[in-house]
Amino acid sequence: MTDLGGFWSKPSEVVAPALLGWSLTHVTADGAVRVRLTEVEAYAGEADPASHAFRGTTRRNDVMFGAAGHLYVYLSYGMHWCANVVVGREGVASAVLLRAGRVVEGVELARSRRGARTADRSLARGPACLTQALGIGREHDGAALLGGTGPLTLEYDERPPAVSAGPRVGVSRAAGVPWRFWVTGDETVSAYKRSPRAG
DNA sequence: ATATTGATGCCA
DNA sequence: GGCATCAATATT
Repeated sequence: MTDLGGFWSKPSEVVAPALLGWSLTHVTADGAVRVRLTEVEAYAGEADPASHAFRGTTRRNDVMFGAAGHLYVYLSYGMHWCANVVVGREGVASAVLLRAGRVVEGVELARSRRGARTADRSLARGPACLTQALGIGREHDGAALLGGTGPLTLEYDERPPAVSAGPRVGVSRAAGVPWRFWVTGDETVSAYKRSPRAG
């Protein structure tokens, strides 16, 4: 992994759209699953009321304040794991939520994790589906993605044909900030749902 | 539309 | 300690 001129230390809303077309691979004893990202959201930490880090550092969001290129995993609604890539400078909380992707390797392994009747396009369609398909859980919180030393690897795959931007999903505050980015027209992008509180 | 599910954070 | 909140999904 090259440095790309401080790419990872840039603000999350700059890194987020550039991550589309990258892939995240998880290698386990069962094999490898690789997901090419098709949908992400940027979260900016203390300046962003929608961010977990809005109120400063806590035990849960600790890794958001850490070095870029690590995984921040949290439990959503008491049942789903969601994964973020930490970006920005150390000490500044910012992260990119991985919302959806296309399984490009290990489709059958991913299907065994998601259920035998799951259609290909739905294997990693939605943030919790994506972590399920990859087999990511709390044990991966804080895992390094760029060193090539652990089971998880984030790498450049291919540039998407076109990228769209819009408001983030399910966010009640700052609902007008267009920090959701997705590959235009891709069938693996999750259905848009505005927050019920967004007015 | 609604049930599910549990860690977290804030107030006491 | 107790209670409201939550970057969601699956099912009706």
